[in-house]
Amino acid sequence: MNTTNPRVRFAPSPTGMLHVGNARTALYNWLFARRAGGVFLLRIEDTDLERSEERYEAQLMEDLRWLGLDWDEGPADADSGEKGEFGPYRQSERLAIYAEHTERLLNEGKAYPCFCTPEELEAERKQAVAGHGPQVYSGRCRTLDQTTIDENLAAGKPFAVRLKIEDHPLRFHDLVRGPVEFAAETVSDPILVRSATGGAGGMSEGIPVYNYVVTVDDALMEITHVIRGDDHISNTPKQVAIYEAFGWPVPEFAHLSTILGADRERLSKRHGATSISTFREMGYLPEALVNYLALLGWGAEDGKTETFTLEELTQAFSLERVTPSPAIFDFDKLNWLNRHYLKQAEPERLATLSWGYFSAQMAGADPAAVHTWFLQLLALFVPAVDHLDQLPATSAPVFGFDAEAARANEENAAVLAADSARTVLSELANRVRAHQGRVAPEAFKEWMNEIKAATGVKGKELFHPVRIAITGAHSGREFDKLLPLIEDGAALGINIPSVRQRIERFVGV
RNA sequence: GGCGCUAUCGUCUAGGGGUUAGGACGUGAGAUUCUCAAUCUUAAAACACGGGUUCGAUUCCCGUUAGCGCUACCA
Repeated sequence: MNTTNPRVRFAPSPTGMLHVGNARTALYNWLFARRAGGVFLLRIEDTDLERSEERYEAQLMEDLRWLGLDWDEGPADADSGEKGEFGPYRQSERLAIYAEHTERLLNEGKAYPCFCTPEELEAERKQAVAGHGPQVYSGRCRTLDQTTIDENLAAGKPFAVRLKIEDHPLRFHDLVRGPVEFAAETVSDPILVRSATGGAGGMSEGIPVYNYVVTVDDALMEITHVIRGDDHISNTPKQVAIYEAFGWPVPEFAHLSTILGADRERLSKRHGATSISTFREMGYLPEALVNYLALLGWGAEDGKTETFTLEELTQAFSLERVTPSPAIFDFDKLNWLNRHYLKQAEPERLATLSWGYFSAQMAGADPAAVHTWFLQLLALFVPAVDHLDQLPATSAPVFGFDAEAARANEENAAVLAADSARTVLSELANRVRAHQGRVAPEAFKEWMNEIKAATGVKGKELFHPVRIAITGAHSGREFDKLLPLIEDGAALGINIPSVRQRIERFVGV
C-alpha cells in the first residue's frame, strides 16, 4: 500500500440532499488527503437506479463546493469536465468494468451462480430466526454440480452471482477502532450481481450490488484509505473477501461514528435542519459548519482549541484523534460558532448574504441607494442573531410600528401601568409637540436627560416606556444606534415610520 | 435472534494505573451597558454497573446493562 501518497474518496449516492453526517465524512476525507498531500476524489454511487437523481448529484457538488471541499478527481458536471485518470467516476458508467470482473471471478471459481428465488431465501431466513441461529445464506447453490448449472442456464432460470466466502476469519484494520475480526461463519456468501428475471426486478435487473462495486472501484481507483460511516463496519468483511478473491491489497479503513439527534436516535429531519443546503439557506456560514463538523468526533491535540479555519484544520487533523463513539448534534454549539464567524465576517459579505432575506421589507428599494444604510442595519443587528435568516424578525422594530399591538402586549402593559411611565411619556409628548420636524438623535438624547432631571425617573423605568413608544418592545438594540437608523431609513423612502410618527401614534399627540 | 461497534459533566471532548479528572457549548450568579443580547469574572456539573489484574483502577481484562449499526438480489 502506498502510504506516502494516499488516495481517498467520498462516495455518496445521489438519492437525496447532502446530510451533515455525509458532509462530515467528506470533510474528514478531504482533511486527511490535504494533510497528507494525497488525492481526494469524488465518486458517484448511482447503482440504485430507482432512487438516484441527477438533480441530487448537482446539488451534492454545489454543497461540497460551498463548504470549500474541492476534489482532485471526479465526474464532469456543469462547472467542469471529468478530472482524473481513474474514471469514469459514476458507477452507472462503469457497468462494463464490473461485468468483466464478474466474469473473471466466475471463471476462477471464486463466485457462482445462485438460482435460489427470493421466496426460498425468505423461508431460510425465517427458519434461522426461529432456530436462534445466525441469518446466513445456506450456500445451497454453492455446491451445485456443473450439469445442474448448465441445465438451469439452458432453461433460462434467472440467477444471481454470489461470492464464495473462504473459511477463515475476515480481518481488517480500522484507524479509529483498531483491529476488527469477523468469524467466517457469520458472513454469508454475498450477492455480487442481481439476477435478471426479465423485468420482474425492475430497473435493477442484472446490476451489481453496492458491496461489490464499491470494492472493485476502490481497488481500481487505488484507494489507500477508506474513510466512511460506521454503518459500513458490518459490510467490511464482505468487502475484504472480495479484495482477497481478486488478490488485491486490502486498504486501511476508518469508520466514523454516527451523528445522533438530541434523543440519541440517528439524526434526521425530525430533529430540525440536517441538509447542508438548509443550513446555507438559514444563513449559517460555511466556515462555521465546517468548524463544527470537524469538532464533532475529533479534537485538537491540546484538548482546548475550538475555532479552526479550514487551513488550520488541515494542519491539525489526524484520523488517530477521531473518536469512535457516536456524537449528538448540538445546535447550540453550532450557533455559538456561527456567531463567532459572523462577528469576523466582512460587512460587504454579510450584505450580500443577507439581502435576500429582506425582499419584503426592501421591496421597491434601489439596492445601491440603500446600501450604506443596509450596512448600518447589519452592523447593529447581525451581532444579535445566531444565523442570518433571523435578521428580518430581529430587526422588525425598525421597519414598522404598531401602536395598538405595543399597548396590548402583556409585558408592555405591566411597564406602562406604572405612574412613572405615564409621567415620562407625557413629558416626552410635550417635547415632541413643541418640536418641529425630524427628531434628531442629539435632540432626543437631550430630551431624555431633561426628562430624567424633571421627573427623577431613571434607568429601566425611564427607558422602557420610551422604548415601547418607539419600537413596540421594552428591550432591543442600543438607542443611540437604533434612532439614527430609524431616522435615516425613514428619510430614504423605504416604508419606515419616523421617530416622530411613532411617538405621535403611541401617545396620541 | 445472530454478529459487530460504542460507553468521562446535560452536550462535544481532553486525559490516563496514583490528577484538585482539563477545555468548550449550554445553565446559574456577579460586573457592565437604558433594556435584552454581547462581553468579562465566577459557580454548579462527569469517569454506566459488577467482577477481576494490581500496593493502587476512571484508565488494563472479562462480564452485565444501555444505545446504535448490519443481519436485502438498498446504498
